[in-house]
Amino acid sequence: MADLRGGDLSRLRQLNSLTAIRALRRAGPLTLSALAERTGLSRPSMKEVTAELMELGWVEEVPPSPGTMGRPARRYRFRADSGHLVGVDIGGHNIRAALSDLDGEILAETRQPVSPDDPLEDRLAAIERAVSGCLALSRTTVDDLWTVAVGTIGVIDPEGRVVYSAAVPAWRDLDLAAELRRMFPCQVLIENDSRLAARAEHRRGVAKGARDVVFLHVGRRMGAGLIIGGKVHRGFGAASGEIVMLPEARWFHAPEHLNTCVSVPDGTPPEDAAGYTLAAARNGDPAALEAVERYVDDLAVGTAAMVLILDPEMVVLGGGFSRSADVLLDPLRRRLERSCMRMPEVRASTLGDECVVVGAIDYAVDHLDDQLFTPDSGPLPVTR
Amino acid sequence: MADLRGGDLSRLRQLNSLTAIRALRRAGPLTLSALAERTGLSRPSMKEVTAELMELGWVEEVPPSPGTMGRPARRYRFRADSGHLVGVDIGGHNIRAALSDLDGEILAETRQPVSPDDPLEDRLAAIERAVSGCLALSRTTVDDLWTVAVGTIGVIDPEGRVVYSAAVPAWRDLDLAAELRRMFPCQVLIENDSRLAARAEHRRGVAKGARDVVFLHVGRRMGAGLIIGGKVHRGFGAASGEIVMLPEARWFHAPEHLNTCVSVPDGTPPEDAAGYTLAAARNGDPAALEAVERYVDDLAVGTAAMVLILDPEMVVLGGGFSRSADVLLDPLRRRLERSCMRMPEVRASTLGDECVVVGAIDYAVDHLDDQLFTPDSGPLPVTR
DNA sequence: TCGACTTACGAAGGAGCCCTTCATTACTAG
DNA sequence: CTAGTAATGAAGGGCTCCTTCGTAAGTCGA
Repeated sequence: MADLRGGDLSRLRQLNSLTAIRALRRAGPLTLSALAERTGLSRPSMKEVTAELMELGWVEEVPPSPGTMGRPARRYRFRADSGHLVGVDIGGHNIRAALSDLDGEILAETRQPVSPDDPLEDRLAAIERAVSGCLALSRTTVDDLWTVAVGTIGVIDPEGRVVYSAAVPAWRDLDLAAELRRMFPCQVLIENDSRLAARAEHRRGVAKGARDVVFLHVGRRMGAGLIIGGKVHRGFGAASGEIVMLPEARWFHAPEHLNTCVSVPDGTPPEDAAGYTLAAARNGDPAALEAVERYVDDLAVGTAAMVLILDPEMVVLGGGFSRSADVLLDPLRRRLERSCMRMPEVRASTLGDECVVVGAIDYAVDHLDDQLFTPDSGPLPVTR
Repeated sequence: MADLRGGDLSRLRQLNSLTAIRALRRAGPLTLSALAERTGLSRPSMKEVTAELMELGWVEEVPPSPGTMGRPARRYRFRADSGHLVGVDIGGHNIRAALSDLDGEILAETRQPVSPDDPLEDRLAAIERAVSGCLALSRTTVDDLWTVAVGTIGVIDPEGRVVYSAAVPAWRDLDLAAELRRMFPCQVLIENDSRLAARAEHRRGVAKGARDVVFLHVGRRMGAGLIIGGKVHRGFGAASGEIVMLPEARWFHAPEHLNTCVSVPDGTPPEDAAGYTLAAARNGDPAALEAVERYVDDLAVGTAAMVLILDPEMVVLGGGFSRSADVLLDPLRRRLERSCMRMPEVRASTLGDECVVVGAIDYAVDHLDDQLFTPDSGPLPVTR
């Protein structure tokens, strides 16, 4: 709770530097006066702060904006291009990668199809291909990368080792962090994909600004990500959100209702069955509608558990099936209304399939922020 | 997430004052040097801070401790006696009250038996009697009270209105905060009892210092309190922890296994039946042991849901039945080991029946801290 | 009882950070 | 070209913190 460390003058300056960087990251190029006003500091102080940040390479000057009254003010911006971040979504059937600048602005994206049964080497090679594709698209090199953040299904321990993965056999017990560190000469972060998706939805999606959010990551596999107190909740062993493991919560087998619907034509590849059922339900197919009902019945049990336990502001339906949110949302709301103490908002994800990659980028950005913004290590690191 | 306000010199001083108060509250009387060391400030600076705090009445000098080498250092302490706090536990069958100083040190306690069927006026009168009993015991008056914090079963909305109460019929839809404010001319706080118990266990009980804790409030009624990120989690509508409302979690009817055990002699008052069963189980009575098994089976389902969702560091078994933790803990651990991804520590409450009152006191202390320690309102208020 | 030792006190001087103020500079509008 | 506007840069002052040093008030041992 309490750190008992008092403040120093230099800490004050640090704090103000960080505040300035934040303001610049948030609002693009700013003049000294604008910065001063936003941060509440005086202009001369702001000037010193800015000079220091320029010295350190975090901030650079841009040409003044023309056409204004009076003497043109110098403008400064955060050097988002002094490095790059990569986010990777390692799914069962696809590996997606995205490259962004230090502000999280996405500059390139790629996708590599894989199969759940691929041997380990093939998967790792696909990751490398996906990332180098991004690098090529944006004409950067691997040396420009500051951070690679990876999201994957399964439970990842705090050190980046895969503890459990039902979906990808080759994944189990893999020291994924070590493999990736071998691949990329920069910081590597690993996180559960549902938590990344929740993060993305909270930073730039439908749950922006909400304090407590339950994110349902529904697709061929089920998962959940929690935002509590405005922060992603990982849990003590990084295993939060695994309600799917509890039989009574009825999540594990829930997708089968969609897969085994009689409306699905014979010969449909198994990975497309659920999508077919959902589409059929949208068109009013009675058997499909009934399958969706049964699916939502199950989905609602685990969801109600989370809602009753956490009393969140909002429940976000995301993941592969959220494309069919129009079919799922209303039944889900009806079920939840029956069991919940206080009904939360129930909304569909706005990021869709991208949510995990985007969340990985956001994770990298946040991690960078943490490094910048809690510099117990002393002054800001020099970049250039 | 980010407040974009830069720091001022005065803010630095404020921060240091607050740090000093914290250190004093935590570690009792301290000398200037000790304070300086703890806070990282220099002694001269600490001296100025202390002088200011004495001026404002927050801190006072105590006689130096004798028998030390060198010149005796002046010692200072937080003036915990400049006001008093009251905690109240409104249960179905008992109303407990405790009075403490501003540090949360308990000075007096009282108890008033009530019945769940008592009319509203009787209950409110009992509350008043319990509190004035404390005041009399500690020779204080109601004017000395800074805060009254109340814990009660049921769901309380953020404004202090009782939304739902299965246990106490007269409680429903009551504006409890308003009633209590009429009774006590000071700040009144209302909170769910399970959350208060969790708070107590986290501040001074078995879960001290843990970051994420699931507190099981088991007794004739079931409840849960969550500590997430070192803070009590209330939820958006102050309705967190209500897993008991979910039939699939099997909490609601769980205590019946203990009440209906065949070993309980006829004529045992219903409120003592569970206690009898637990005692019999401790003595090896087979029917009682079986009832306990069934009880724990149910208890474990809801608990596993919370553990899987949150991945806490620790599960604390508290509430009335925690007196029989020796009978319950091992079976509970065995059940949880089967269903949990990562097994948390499972421990018994150390505060027992007192946990809610104590938690109420702690809530009042924390609330005071918040007022002191986030003084956006400006300088510290003067006391005296 | 007295000196040596230990530890805290209090005052002085200095550095860092922020603020306000004001003359100066650069650009636009007419 | 002049008036008006708005940013710039430098000077001066206040607050908070730090280090340093001589002084004060105890304990310990002879």
